[in-house]
Amino acid sequence: MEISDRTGASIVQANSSSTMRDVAAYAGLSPMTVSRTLRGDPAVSAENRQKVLEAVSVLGYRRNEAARSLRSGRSHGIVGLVVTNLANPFYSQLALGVEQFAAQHGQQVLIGNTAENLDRERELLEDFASRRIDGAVVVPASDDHRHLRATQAQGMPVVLAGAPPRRSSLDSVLVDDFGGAHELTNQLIDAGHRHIAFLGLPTHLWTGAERLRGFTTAMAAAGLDTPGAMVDHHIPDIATAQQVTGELLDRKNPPTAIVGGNNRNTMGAYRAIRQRAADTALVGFDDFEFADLLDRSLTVAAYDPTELGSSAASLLHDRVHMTAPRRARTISIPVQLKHY
Amino acid sequence: MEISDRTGASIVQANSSSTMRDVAAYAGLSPMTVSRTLRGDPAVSAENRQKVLEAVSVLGYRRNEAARSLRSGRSHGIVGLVVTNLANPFYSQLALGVEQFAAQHGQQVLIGNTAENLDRERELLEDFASRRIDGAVVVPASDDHRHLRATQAQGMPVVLAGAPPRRSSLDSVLVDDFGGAHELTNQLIDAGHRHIAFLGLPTHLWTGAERLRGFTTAMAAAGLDTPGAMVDHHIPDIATAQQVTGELLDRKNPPTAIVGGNNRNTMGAYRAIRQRAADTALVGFDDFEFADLLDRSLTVAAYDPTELGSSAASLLHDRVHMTAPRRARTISIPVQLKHY
DNA sequence: CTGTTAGCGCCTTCAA
DNA sequence: TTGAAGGCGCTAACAG
Repeated sequence: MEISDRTGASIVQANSSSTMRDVAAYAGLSPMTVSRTLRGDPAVSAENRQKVLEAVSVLGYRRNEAARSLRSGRSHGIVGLVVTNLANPFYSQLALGVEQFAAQHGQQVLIGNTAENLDRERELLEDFASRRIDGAVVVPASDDHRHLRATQAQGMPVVLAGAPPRRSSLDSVLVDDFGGAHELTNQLIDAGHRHIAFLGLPTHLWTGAERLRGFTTAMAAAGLDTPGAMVDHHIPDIATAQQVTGELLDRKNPPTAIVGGNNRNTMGAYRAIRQRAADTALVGFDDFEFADLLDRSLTVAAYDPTELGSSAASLLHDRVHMTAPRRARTISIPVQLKHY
Repeated sequence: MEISDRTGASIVQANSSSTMRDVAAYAGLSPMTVSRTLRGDPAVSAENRQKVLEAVSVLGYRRNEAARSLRSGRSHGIVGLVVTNLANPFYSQLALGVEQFAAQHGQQVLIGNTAENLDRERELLEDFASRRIDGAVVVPASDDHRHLRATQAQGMPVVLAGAPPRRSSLDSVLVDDFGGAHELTNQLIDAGHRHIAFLGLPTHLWTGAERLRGFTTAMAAAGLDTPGAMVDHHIPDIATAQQVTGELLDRKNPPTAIVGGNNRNTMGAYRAIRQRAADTALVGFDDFEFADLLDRSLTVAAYDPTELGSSAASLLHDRVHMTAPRRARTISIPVQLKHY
């Protein structure tokens, strides 16, 4: 009686809100046989399997993942991704890497943007945890990782992307920021430059600190000075980079070469150099589209953000499926110079 | 007895796998009071509310969303987003728009990338539906929308972004591709150009067809010809656009101006023009970063992809929360010319 | 204001 | 190979 009500008697309409009971009733079998068939359990006769599949097809039935994961305890294939700025091509490529890995493993990606706001980051992780997702890849908004550590301790693994763990032992994927900046600087030194300026990033973030260290280390190794007047690391945007470079170039003793700490700073420097028709040499961290269209040569330290994402997803996958406790791992993404 | 087992007696350890029963036991109350407190139901005494909140805090308890949505039938704030290429800044900005709207409404975003593969698009929608999410914003990979219509018919609303519905009545957000191309072309005509080439997109996609129509309509209105030799719409990438433009410019009677159908085509055209040091005028659809750094003036038809995303999310939100059936709606995103 | 009962859709366990 | 019973964590509906 009830069953015929639920299936709507002969009214066969595709509807995603039908249940296994409906499918079972339509096929004249028990819900368990439907469940087994849909899980690919071999302990179902070919005949019944056929009946089930047809009923599923006719009714447009889709198994309810919420109920599934509730009963089985496990999450069913959702990984979280928290980035600081999705509109930045760097992070969207990283997101693509995570998505590609996830897709290959039958997982979906739940994405959140923090706009570098730590509270929002905490909020997102809280929410992710309440959805019992498998784990999350996080590009941290700050070097405060306490909530990330806590989240992992409560059973939801966290992998850091682009920053090393602080006071915690989380898996992480890092870029060789030091090596890249070191190589960029060495190229200028090898070309004979002695008076080199550096347009850096805020050094309270690991990336900024490492790139600065790469620069100063290379300079020191060549016996060159890095006076404070030639190093800046409070540059928020392209316009500021342009202005700072302008001031450098307008000095009595301007630098003959400039290292951009990221592509925004490099672009700002390029504008200032071009504006003055100076022949200052320019190199910079991060590749960018159309770098080859500029009207002078440029060397950039490039790496693949998509690889960063897929590596992070891979570490996360390993940790989610590990059987025994495992120590934190770190993967380093190589950086190579590209000459335009 | 069982309860004291579950709470681990006096062993109070933060653990996201604790349940309302555990919280209730710790607070000496019933699970219902915990549930009511956590939902913000006013029918809880201040005293008990306090007890509950403290127990939650001590136990590190987090409500299980899967169980919640299973019981209440409704999904709890997940919207899907399907794009064709997340690495394209255009779509990542669109994604940001969706994310921002979702965040303001307490929702999360489940993202999927199709790489313009229709099967993958179908697969993603199947999966989304089985997770009973609220609905999805889709940038369609083709003009086959049957599965999208079916998905909406089965109770999961779909909003199209960047393409109008085909043989279906879905909500959609469109860009004024016709108007933008029309204006771009008119600017060249007003500047005295009579021999204008168009580097278009595949016309089986709505955007490609509309931009071509904008071009030909403007030309026709000025009494100008648009011979097939001056119109191309099989250009897959920048290199091809460069080659095609090169062939145009090397003719006996080359165009004096070119309209790029998107930023890739515009960039390819720019390279060919620059290579030949030609003074061909250039305009194009889509803004792009560093367009101002090119060594000649350029006009682009620009619009805000983030707005496209947030508008789509808004339409979806309305449809998810509508009470009575509502006709399909379309929002048009304005396009404006920017001169570099 | 608080608690009891029942069941969302599925899957684990056990019995046939 | 199949089915019946029971419960995952939560909350609607109904008592008190």
